[in-house]
Amino acid sequence: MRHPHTLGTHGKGSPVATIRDVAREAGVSIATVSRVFNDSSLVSEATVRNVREVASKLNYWPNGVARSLITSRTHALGVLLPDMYGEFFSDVIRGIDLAARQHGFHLLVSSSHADSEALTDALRSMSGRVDGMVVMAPDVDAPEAVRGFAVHCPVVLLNPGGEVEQCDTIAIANAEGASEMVRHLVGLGHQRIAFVRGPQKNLDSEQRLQGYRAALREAGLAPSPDLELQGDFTEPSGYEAAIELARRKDRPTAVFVANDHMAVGVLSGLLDSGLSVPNDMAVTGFDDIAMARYTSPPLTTVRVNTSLLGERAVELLLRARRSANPDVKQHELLPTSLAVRSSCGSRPRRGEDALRWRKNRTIPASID
Amino acid sequence: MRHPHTLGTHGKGSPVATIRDVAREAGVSIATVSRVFNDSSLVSEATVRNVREVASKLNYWPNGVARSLITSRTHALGVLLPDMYGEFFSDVIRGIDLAARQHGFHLLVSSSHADSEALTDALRSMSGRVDGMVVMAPDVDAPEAVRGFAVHCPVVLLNPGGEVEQCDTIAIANAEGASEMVRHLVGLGHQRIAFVRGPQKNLDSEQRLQGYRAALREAGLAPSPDLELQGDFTEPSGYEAAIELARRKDRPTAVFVANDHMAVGVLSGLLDSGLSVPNDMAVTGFDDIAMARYTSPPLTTVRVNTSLLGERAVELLLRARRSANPDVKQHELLPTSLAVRSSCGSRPRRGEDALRWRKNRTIPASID
DNA sequence: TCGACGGCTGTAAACGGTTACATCACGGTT
DNA sequence: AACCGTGATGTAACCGTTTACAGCCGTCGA
Repeated sequence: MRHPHTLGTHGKGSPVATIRDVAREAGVSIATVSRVFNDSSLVSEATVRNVREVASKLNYWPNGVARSLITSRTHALGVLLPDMYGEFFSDVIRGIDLAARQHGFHLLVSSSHADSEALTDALRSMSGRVDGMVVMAPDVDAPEAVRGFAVHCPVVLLNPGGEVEQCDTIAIANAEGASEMVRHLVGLGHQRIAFVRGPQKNLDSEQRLQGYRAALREAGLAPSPDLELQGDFTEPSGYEAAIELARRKDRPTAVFVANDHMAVGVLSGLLDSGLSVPNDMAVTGFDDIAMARYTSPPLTTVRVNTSLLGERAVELLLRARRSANPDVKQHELLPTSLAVRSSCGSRPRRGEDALRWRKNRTIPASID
Repeated sequence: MRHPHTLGTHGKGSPVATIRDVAREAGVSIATVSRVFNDSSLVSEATVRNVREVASKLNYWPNGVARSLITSRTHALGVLLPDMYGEFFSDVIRGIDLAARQHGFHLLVSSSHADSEALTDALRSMSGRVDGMVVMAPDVDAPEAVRGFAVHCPVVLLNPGGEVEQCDTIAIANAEGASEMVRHLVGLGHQRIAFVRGPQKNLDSEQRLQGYRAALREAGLAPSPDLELQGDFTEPSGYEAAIELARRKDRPTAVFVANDHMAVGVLSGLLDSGLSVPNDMAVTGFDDIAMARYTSPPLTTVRVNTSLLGERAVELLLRARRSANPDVKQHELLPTSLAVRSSCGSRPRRGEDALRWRKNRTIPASID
């Protein structure tokens, strides 16, 4: 169970001062020192000064682990992600970090949980080290792994992909966003709209596909397997899909790609096939990663406020304990919106995106 | 010192089973249970089975905090970053995460340390919770804050910006990389090369500036304040600098921008000023963020293997304890290389970048 | 028959804090 | 003078583990 590579004890250098050292040096009991460091009002002014002075001389600071053991508070939130690649996950983390910091919490991060077993391991190894956990595992059966864990420790599941009773959840409005995008394309006159899927078992991808199909049907267009290409959320897989599409005789006039990374690959693939976007084919993506504004042409996509996803997760976690009845679980849906740029052939909306900071400027401002 | 918003104890739901519960239920002592969970060879086959069974029935897993307290090992590494924005930092984290996971470590992350005091606070609050720390604080006097801390706990400082004795360090070859880029521009025939700086106190920016000046002098060109524009590493500040440059009568023929984010802004600014890149002005950046390949024209830049920076940091941390003499501190320099694309006017090198995966494919592709 | 030994298991002392409760000094009531 | 409340401090139990050490029991060699 133990891992072979471990660090030695702290004791290698000069040993860390403990509460006892401070107490001895200051001529008080350890309870008094503890009280000083907990801002207890019970300590006299003079004693506080004395203890603080001795403590800073000895370079003392209360040991967090010992504190946690007795208080059963860690001031840390666990974050379990499938991996660390791509802007999407770093945006989620940024949101989580932002909210956590506001409440004085650290983040205990662990990524790359390929299967359900790895996830369980990670959950267990964080056991007792955190006050709550944010779990995102779009590829595996997360609810299963989380079950039996959420009783001890508040958990919020990101994108659970179904009904979950055991814990709070936040889902991205994948189907709704995808439908909206398809309606937009239909509105522009497209009748043959292809879709490039993500990995087989990925829930986001699946939901986006469902939304795509639903909107087609709504518009009186029949979904067809011919129009649904397999991808895996990576840029190269988008490139391949584009090559495949370009070579068809009954080419679709638009392609909706299940995420922006693949959409970037699709743009390259169409370019290399000698097709022009959006004239020969409209291309749209999903996620609105930062890069989407810089492709040529700029990518029309479904905007997801990714960092908000992280923020909400933390809020839910913290609210879980404050609430009167922690047994009623919250289930949120994170709405999406359309980021219309030129890759779909429609005129970008005014004041869109990065262009915003180029207008109305007098002073240097920060990017939002 | 305590933060007002805290989570409740774990005990809200069903209380977590402890080692004592398992011991009682299994009819053995807590020592035996402990031995089972530490894979001790001293326990009989039958007892192991029994204990494991009872444990899984009770949903028991050893409490990490209690373990840490007695073993003084946390299996966690602290990560202190200035903030979470941008690809640069998320790449660093990815590298750290990668290496940490390989060695069975978690990451305790905390970001946004504006000043030296905030940094000290963060260091302290991680005190005892981690086996080592990676600290990156390009804007503040990190060595100062870290001093007196590195004695207890191994610390590696990223980009210290000077000689540091107290702890291991890894620096990016900022000056060298900047010089190389300037030499490249000079080699293309440029004589008037402007520079857009980062924030005043930022060490990376300062070192890149020094490298720029040194290379100019080497080439027999005099550095001039007129050619050095102030930016703050954000895209808008690059945009402004570009507007400023475009409007000059004795316009430089090339501009070297202290980071890629600003360079993206510079490209927009020049475009909006009616100048064409690289014909009217060559533009180059620093960092080689993912987006650099997708700007138009694709950005020539100094490539930094950012995630390697994080990986090396972890290696150093772990090696510190294995080494015979932990008192000798390591100081590494992370080399850079040129990523030549078209924004500088020279022909991109063969097999460059993303294009790589388009080659050696069965599918018709290549553009060059 | 006895002692030594080896394989398992239990007892209890840490680890570094927090906190309920006991204690104590002191000034003000009665 | 006895009593009491109050504010400052000390004592000790406790949090959930690990691990040194002691103990027990059966086996084996002398």
